Amino acid sequence: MSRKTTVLIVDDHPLFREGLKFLISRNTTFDVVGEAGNGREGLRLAKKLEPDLVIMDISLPDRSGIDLTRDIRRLLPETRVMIVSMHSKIDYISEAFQAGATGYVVKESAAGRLVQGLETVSNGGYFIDSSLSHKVVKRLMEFPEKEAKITDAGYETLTAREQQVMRLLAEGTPAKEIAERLFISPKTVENHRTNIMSKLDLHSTIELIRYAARLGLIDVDLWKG
Amino acid sequence: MSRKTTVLIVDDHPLFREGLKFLISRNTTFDVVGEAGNGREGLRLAKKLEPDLVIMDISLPDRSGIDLTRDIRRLLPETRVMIVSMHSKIDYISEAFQAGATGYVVKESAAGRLVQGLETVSNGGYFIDSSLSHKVVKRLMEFPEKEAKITDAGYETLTAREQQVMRLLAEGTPAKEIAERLFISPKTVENHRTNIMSKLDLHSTIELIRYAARLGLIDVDLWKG
DNA sequence: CCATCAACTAGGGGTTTCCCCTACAAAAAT
DNA sequence: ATTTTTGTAGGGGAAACCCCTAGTTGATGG
Repeated sequence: MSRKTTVLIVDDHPLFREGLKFLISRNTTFDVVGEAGNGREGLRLAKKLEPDLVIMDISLPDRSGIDLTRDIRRLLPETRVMIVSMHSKIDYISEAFQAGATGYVVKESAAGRLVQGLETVSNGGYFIDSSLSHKVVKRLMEFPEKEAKITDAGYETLTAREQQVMRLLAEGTPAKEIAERLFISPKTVENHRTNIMSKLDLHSTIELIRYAARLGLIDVDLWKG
Repeated sequence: MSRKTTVLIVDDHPLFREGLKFLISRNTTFDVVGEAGNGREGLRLAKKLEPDLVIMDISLPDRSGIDLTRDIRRLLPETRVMIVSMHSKIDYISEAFQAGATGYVVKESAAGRLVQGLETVSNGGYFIDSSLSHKVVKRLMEFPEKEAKITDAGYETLTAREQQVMRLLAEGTPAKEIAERLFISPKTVENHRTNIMSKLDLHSTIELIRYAARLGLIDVDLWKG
């Protein structure tokens, strides 16, 4: 590394900033070039100094550090942001990364870990505090299994054309429109539907949607967005 | 740190193990105390050596490195496992952490990053390769907002009776059956439905189901079971 | 080579459900 | 006291659902 990594600290507690500066000073690769006690000043200094790294508190007096992160990342895509926060809620972490942060540590964590995280982040990596990672991992684990394989006994018995029609039906496409899209008669579409429902033992539109949802044929989760 | 971090390498490619050993040897804090080319041998050595850290490949000749990770973590809770894999699919990453791994890097990543990860993991932290982290963050962001509260602007405007009918409709209950349950005419039920759809600006059954699903009025996830 | 079968196509004709309209009595709000 | 809201009910058209027949194609098999 030819040059030191320039660091901007944004935190409303002067004492915390001092501690941070002392901590960082022990590592010769970092150079604290500025500090700010609120969001407005933070953004101003970021624009002026264009630091390699911003150490950001979430709760600032005038605005959210997450919002500020979003602005800084938009203005300075090369600048990495490490969130240092008291909050350990997973939603904050999600939001922070969503806003463009690439690191997140809690204030209670050990000093060494923060420095390690700063190194990781300044090298372009993501860093998640170990005391948080169980939450992250938990959420990763909780994440619904994607691509629940489309291998239902009944669905397999459908012909290719029938499956094609089925997908469109499940999405709520009217028969008439399906007919237009596939260049066939609406009546043929209805025949396909009849055959599909017969083969799968379904008796109404909603049952068909249920079936399709179970198979992951349609992405029900999209509805929740 | 009073003692070196002992490392066990489990990977079926001898050449890769050699490269890894060389890489690690340049860092004085690590000491490779054993290596294994398959899962069985890996488990045996782990039990015997009780290493601080295991570097684990996912694709082993006899079993999955993720399964092996699970076993090792169960036997030796103090031992950290770093996955080093060719696979970068998010599901693998989820599974790996679920199995008890605390680090995950891809084989294509830079050497320095691996060492950095090993340090993080051996210190009790979690490490996710930066080339992977965008996937992780993406998944974190995709994570569905929990319990989207049942207070949609439109739904509130429905009368009690209408909400009652709405729930039944959303469950796919035919109008006729709803009428029987509520001791009213099927035609009245249809009127309620019409009013509901009008108020909520819905224009088909599937839209009504979508709406209900979004509100959590019906538990779509139940369909998946 | 021809028979057969499965798949895709199209339609007839009926019942049921969906969707929009009007309408009226009772309750509630103004 | 009058207007609005709510719950009730039905008419009518469109779409969905369900039972058929039937022609064309392409693959399979005797």
